[in-house]
Amino acid sequence: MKFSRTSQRRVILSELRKLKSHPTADDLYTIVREKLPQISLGTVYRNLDQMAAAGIIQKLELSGRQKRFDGNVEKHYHMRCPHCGAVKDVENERLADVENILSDVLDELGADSFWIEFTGHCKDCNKAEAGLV
Amino acid sequence: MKFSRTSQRRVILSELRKLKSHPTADDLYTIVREKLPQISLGTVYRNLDQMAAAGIIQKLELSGRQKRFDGNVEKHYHMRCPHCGAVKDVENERLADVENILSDVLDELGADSFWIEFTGHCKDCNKAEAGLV
DNA sequence: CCGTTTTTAGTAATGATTACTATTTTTAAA
DNA sequence: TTTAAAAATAGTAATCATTACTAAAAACGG
Ligand SMILES: [Mn+2]
Ligand SMILES: [Mn+2]
Ligand SMILES: [Zn+2]
Ligand SMILES: [Zn+2]
Repeated sequence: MKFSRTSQRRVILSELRKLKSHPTADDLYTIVREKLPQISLGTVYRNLDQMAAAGIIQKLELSGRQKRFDGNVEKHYHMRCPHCGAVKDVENERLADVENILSDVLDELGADSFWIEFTGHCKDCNKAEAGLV
Repeated sequence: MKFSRTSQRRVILSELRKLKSHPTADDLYTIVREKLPQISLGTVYRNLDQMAAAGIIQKLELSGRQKRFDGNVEKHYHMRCPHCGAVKDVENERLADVENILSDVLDELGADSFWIEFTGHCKDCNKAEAGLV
């Protein structure tokens, strides 16, 4: 019930916070093993889930097969590339208006929360499709 | 490449169209087996995927473990109950405004599409939590 | 009909995640 | 510091949803 301070949890969190790539659990497993070669995949999953439940990190349940994790717990949005699967942060002033409207919609519906996600080709995949790479 | 007319496909589609519950593939498998006891789960998955690819039905890649299917191909939104997992259609006039803004946001981001989903307790689970059931 | 294409049932395989368990580590109190 | 309880771990097994494979059957188009 209470968090212990373990090297596993510390390294998982610090590696996640270094990344802007929204890694999956096994992406992190690969990265963390360079510091802690003995760590098990189950430990990575367990710690990520615990930290997400505690609000220390975010678990992104985007469409697609694997869940992704985000060290940035502020409310923000993501775009997934349908070609390579990359997930990028999205910024746009108008999203504040969307949030305001949806906040009213939540009240009217008696709903608790909303989720928005975008799909679109990332820079690299755009270049590739244009034959530039 | 071309669709053959099979009883399996016909029954899957007609049963899906009767439902407003956004069933999973195995929900439909259970239902369809009453008409076609020999059908296999793989056939249900394959036909649902094919029909979704052809735009005859919708595949909902909501967060959560299983994919769900919708006989209604019009653009509309859904709310998932975090307690029982039920998925219901959502209607609200203000969503048109959200769509308009997001359509501009798509252009500005160079994105292709957006997805919105809501979370909120359904009627039954609200009653249950209020101790009325 | 008849050769070709598509689909099927049944089963095996896959991939992501979760569960189990004996052992180790951490914690907090004595 | 010692120590008993609580939490976490590595390693492994199990689960769940989905996809892949395959030989046989059905649908198609002429
Ligand atoms: Mn992010
Ligand atoms: Mn619907
Ligand atoms: Zn890409
Ligand atoms: Zn409910």
